[in-house]
Amino acid sequence: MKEKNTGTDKTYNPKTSEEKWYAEWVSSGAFHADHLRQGEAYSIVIPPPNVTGSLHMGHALNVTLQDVLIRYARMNGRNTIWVVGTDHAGIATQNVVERELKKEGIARQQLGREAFEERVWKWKEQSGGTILHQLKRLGAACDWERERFTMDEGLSRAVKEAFVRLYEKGLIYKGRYIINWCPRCHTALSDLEVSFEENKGSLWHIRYPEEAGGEGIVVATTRPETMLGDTAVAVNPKDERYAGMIGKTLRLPLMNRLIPVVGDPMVDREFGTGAVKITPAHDANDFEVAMRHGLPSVRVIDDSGIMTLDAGSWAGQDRFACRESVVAKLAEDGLLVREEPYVNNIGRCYRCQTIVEPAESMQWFVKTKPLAEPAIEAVRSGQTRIIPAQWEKTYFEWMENIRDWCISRQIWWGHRIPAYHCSACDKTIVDAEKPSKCPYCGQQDPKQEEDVLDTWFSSGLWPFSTLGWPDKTAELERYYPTTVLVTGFDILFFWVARMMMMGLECTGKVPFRDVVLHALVRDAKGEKMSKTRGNVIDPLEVIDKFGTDAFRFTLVILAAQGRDIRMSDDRVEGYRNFMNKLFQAGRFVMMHADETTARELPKNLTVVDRWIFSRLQRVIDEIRKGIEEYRFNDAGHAFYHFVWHEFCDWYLEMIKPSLEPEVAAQDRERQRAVLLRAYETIMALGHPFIPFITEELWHTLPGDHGLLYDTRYPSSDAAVIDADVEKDMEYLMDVVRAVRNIRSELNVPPSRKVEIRLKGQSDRLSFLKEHEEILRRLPRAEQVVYVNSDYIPKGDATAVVNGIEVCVPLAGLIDFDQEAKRLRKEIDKSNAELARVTGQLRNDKFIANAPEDIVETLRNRQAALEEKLEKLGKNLELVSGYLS
RNA sequence: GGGCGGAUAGCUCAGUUGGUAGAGCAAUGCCCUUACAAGGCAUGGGUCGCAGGUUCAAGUCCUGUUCCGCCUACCA
Repeated sequence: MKEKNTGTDKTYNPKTSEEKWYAEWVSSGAFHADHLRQGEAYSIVIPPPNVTGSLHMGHALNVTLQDVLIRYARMNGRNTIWVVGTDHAGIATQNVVERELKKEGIARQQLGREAFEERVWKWKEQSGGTILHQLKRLGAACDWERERFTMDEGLSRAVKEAFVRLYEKGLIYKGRYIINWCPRCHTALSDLEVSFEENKGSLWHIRYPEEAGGEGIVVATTRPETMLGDTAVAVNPKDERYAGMIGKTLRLPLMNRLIPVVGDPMVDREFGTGAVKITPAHDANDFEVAMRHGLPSVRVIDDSGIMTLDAGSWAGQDRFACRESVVAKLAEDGLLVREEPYVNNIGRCYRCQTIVEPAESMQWFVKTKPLAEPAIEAVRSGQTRIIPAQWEKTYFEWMENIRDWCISRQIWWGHRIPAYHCSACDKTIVDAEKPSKCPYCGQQDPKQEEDVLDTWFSSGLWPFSTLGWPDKTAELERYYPTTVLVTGFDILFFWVARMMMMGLECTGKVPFRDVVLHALVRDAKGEKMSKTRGNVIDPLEVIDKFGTDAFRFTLVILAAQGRDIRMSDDRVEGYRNFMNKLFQAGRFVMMHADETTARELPKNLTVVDRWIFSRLQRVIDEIRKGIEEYRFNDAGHAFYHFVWHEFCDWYLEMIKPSLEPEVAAQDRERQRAVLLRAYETIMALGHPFIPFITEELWHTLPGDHGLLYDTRYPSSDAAVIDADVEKDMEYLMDVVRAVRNIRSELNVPPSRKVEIRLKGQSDRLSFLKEHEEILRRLPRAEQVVYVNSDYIPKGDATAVVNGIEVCVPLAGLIDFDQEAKRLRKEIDKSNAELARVTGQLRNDKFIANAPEDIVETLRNRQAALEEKLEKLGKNLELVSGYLS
């Protein structure tokens, strides 16, 4: 069924295996969740990308991390489900389609609501959801048979149900308040949907004369145009400057209206002039003041940002033109006291960047306080963990100061609010099903609310609506609460917080056990990627260039908790090289292992084998721990280092002698089996990170393999860990390194074989003797000889490892000057360390307070250094003899 | 205004109970040694932002401080 790699390719080619294996995974049904399958449930719902979206770096990181978790869980025998789908993204999508229409010269109003909605659906069918196909390029093990859309039938039902339930509990209400209005999108926005930025504007001081003819009061404002709608001036009742003014009447300039001075503690005496103009219809604070004092409200800016008829002669002007004009007129009238530069924050619509206008308006709200309480408690009690934990504080902060959530939007694309108005009795009927007549007065055909719900209302239900809620489905029973939610910290409030509230309210359970928040992916310079900056790196291009696995591994390695990621081609290239390394190691394995190679691990392992397996156990633990604690970079690094710098650099080199034809067949076969087994384990270990190449190589290996996706993840066996063997091997490697160092530093040509003379106590030499072949092969030595204690390494280059002297005779070749330099460097290094160690050991307080094992280690270190220095010193003397 | 994060090798960053500072890339030297030049071997490089404190011992804990970045907020 599968094409086997013939071993002729010199490098790994990702393209062919990626397509092949994704198709294979899907068609085998491996990604499809079955609630009847055994194993503890492990569930993830994907943060649904917007239907309008296309894959960007943020998705790539997000999806990769989830895929690592899902594959890992699956390989550990869990019953996994990864729910996938898209979000209808109300305003964003509507804007996209409106822009399209505009190209045809049509405004949505001309089209009418129904036709427009149809148009959006058509657009969604055609170009929406391409992002989901792009996820496949990443290898995402999503359950495509359960793909959902926030506006599909089931989820729409969930939305209506949730709305009705909340309404009936009094948690949803309708009322006139100040909301954020986008004059471009023509809709209300929630507080979160407004992003603030610093703006260098002015603070204008304007005199409001007293009606009676006095000086009046000077107010300060950043938005003079709103004065046309002023209905009062407020001062702090404790402010002595205005002690006599409260209750007096002022004449509102330009409008010639009479307005009162009121006293309100909200006013900060320190700011500006200590007097605030009150515009109840266009400022949230002023609105509250007006409520407290029973002041009227005058809307002077309309839904499009144009001055209303109530703005007098400014009616019809744009709000910003009006500002200039008002200021000019005030100056002309001598009422502009002064204008000072002032930096304040202005809010912009997060979808279209238009400056938002606070406006009094009739809207629907969710009463959030009662919902926030359990959501806070759930995190406080640990039912849901937020990782990294530092985000919990931010979460609490926001939840504790939460304000009611404006959920109605005056757009057409979205879930229409399931509320109906009876024109006869003026009552509101909230019902999931459209009532045929008013239940209060019997009037026929009540009219449905025009507004739709905030997109985040439906996404707030995502973890359970996708599993069938409000029905009690088997999936909901099996997979909810979900195990982990992986998302960017930027939507902690927008989405995570809302899911917590809605989940607890609707299901009585938290929506997820763990919330893993990852950071942003930036460009190589650390700048946020954006179309306007032109620094966007397209994940698909990276994949085309380097392969999915290299790309995924880069993301994993860079995904240190909570830290932003800087992405660049150079990075990916480095890990592409790692993929090739894995591939090359595979070729090596395939050169030696074949169908006849034993499937089981042989019993009588060599020390070298025991070493690599001992190390392997530790690495398995490290990787497992890393993934389980969401420390993906730790896991990735552990894998990388082990594969490249232990398995490839040392192990493969060390076993080469035992794979050669002259080795006894039995031993050779044994070695092949061990090699194959170790490599198989590596493939399995790497699979969650780099699924394609591992699956490919897995099937290239001799023997019948099922999908690696469905194979058990390696577990460590403590009994296989052998600290003594690890220590011995470290020693052996140190000797090899010492000889290599001599060769390199003294410029011994690689072609030239050397002799190694070892001098030292026999018990320290015995291990080296047992592995003489390695000692010969790796540093390219002709022979190893063991010399007596009276041997004088005249004309040798020397090093000291573990108390034995490693001598390399270089008759005629040695540069004594160079060798003396080399020895001195080593002596200096050891001396420096010895000084540190001795200093510490001379400290009585250290001896008295430090734990015994620490002191012991240091003493051993001291002894070893002294021994080493003594020998190095003698050898240096010897070399110096030749110099003088 | 409040909160959070960062400051460690030339660059980008790890460093989880305090116990001799690590990686990748870059750099330097030598090598086409039959798995791999997308490679191998070896080497150089850091007073861990600054100032105090706790401790036998601090990159790691505490206090203060400077410079960046982000989030949040009803000073008009």
